[in-house]
Amino acid sequence: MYRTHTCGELRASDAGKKVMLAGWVQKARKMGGMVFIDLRDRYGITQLRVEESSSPELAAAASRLGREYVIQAVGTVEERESKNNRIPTGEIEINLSEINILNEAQTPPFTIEDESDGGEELRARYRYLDLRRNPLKNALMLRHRLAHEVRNYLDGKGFLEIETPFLIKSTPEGARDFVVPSRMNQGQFYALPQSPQTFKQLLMVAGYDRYFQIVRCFRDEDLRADRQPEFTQIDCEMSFVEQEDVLNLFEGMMRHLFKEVLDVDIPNPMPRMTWYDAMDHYGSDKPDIRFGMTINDITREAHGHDFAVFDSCEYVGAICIPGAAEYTRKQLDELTEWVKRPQVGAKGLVYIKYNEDGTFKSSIDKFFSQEDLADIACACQADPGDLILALCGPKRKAQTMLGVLRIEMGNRLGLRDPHNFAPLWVVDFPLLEWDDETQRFYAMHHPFTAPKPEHLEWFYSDRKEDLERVCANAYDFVLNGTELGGGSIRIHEADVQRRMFEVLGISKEDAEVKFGFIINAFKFGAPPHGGLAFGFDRVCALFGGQETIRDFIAFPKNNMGRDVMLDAPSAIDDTQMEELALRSTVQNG
RNA sequence: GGUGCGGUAGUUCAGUCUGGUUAGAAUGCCGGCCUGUCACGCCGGAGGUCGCGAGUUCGAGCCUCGUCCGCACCGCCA
Repeated sequence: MYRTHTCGELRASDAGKKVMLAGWVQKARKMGGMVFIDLRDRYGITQLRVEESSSPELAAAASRLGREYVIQAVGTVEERESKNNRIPTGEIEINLSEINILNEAQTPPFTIEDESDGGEELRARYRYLDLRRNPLKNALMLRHRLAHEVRNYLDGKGFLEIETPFLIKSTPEGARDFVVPSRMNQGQFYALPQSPQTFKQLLMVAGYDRYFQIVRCFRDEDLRADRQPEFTQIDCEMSFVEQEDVLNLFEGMMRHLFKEVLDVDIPNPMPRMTWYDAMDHYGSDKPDIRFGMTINDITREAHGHDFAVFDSCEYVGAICIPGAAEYTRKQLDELTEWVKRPQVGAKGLVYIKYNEDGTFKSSIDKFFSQEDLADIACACQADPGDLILALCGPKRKAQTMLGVLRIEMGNRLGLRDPHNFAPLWVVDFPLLEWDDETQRFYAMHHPFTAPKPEHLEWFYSDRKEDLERVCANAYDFVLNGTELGGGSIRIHEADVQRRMFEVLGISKEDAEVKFGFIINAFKFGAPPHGGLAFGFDRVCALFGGQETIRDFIAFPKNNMGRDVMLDAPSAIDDTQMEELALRSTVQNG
């Protein structure tokens, strides 16, 4: 037996007990005739004490211990002379009678502490050491807890967790596939799933009317702080449901997670917003509704004042920054430069200060009278003391830029508290998205998303304007400006699916090759169905108050998609290449 | 594919704009002292291919070009 207790559980009431602990040496403090050792395991830290006067050999052994040595400690629990109220075990210590070194350790390349001195790359290379630190341990514990509560909730609602394959067929639409060469079928490749989308729909055909899976998905695209090439989805699908049923059930799941894991109550019912409202008022399809400063359409007020910049634009929009009328010229210039950065892409920024005395001062005073400016202020519901920031352009582009500016101002004004949670559903997405470059429509969600029944007439129309205004029974779950999940009601009728492929410019033959298996399956009695998927890593990160998902994944990839601990990906040897019928392309140049 | 920032003791960084004797700090590490520490304290010590390669120069951590690596972002992510 290695231990009778963990390093996190002993209290004053345990005083007098003879105990055995095992763990890692966090730190040894040598005080001459006395040595204190902080012993750490997953559960906490317990202080060990050795006195030279009572046991010289033990004190000598203790002073030889290095950081991160793995030891077994035997001794008696005693109440401390001077307590430490910063740790739960701070009222006791172990008076040692025996130390056994189970394993020595090299000095770690960075400190194993909450605020480590190690840089990101170094910690990634020694991920197993980084994972000893509390912030990472807590992140993984939070992840476990969330996964557990997801299963609890969905099991309670009659869902079955069913696994789907990882070695599947490559489908060209959407993200790039990771591909796996087949040895037994030379020259052919599996693809790793971007999501189990088609399989869960096949499960619906098979009659498993409530399915879920916490499942790894793979996309061969560039990484971001919130994007990894392999990531985890909470993937769900239901039969005999309408959008309302799906929204209610998963709203319930999120409410359950917030309550059980964070003890946070979220609004019931959760707010909903159409995609069009989100774009018009927040300039984003994932609005952060923790704060106001919404976008106002001031095109009518702005046009017709001989200000060519505004007059030449389809749309003029503005956001109102409460109490910011005192911004200096320097601050406004800096903001203007900020929106002109390529990442935002605005050509310029117009400001209107609504002074406390009711007068206006703006960068467009030459063209707009005080009354004209008052009209704009009115359209923005501005109060004296506010600052109005306006820009113009093509409608959606200008709105998007204002949305980016809004988020930036929210950050600067400290309105985006990560521990304040404002979830909402964004609904009524357009079904299709026109791409100017390729001159064709793309499915905004995926080609199995159903048009709203009341829009079927437009869906079968040949006019571009009609097709553009077809809405889908599609929905996103948005939290604090992050898309955490999304889904839709699917097409289950053959002719609607046929029309979808037609609209997307996918020929009957192509559809047969790419999606034949699902089209066939749907001929054998597909129930009406729909579902959604949550980005589990992002759920974890947001619940943990972080923006980057990396710390919520035990072994993540770096910016280049590399595992710097394993040094993967890497070359494979010639034998493997031959078996897989993969010839090196670098022979003889 | 693109943009920005960064790479200097084990580690985190300063030094680079304005080239000039022996490249500093903190922390960690090693040794010594210390019986109530818990960010212990005090004294001493070791520790450097300034990412790599070329160039400019009497002289390069510092300037130029190239290259590799890291992070953030844009494109991309149905």
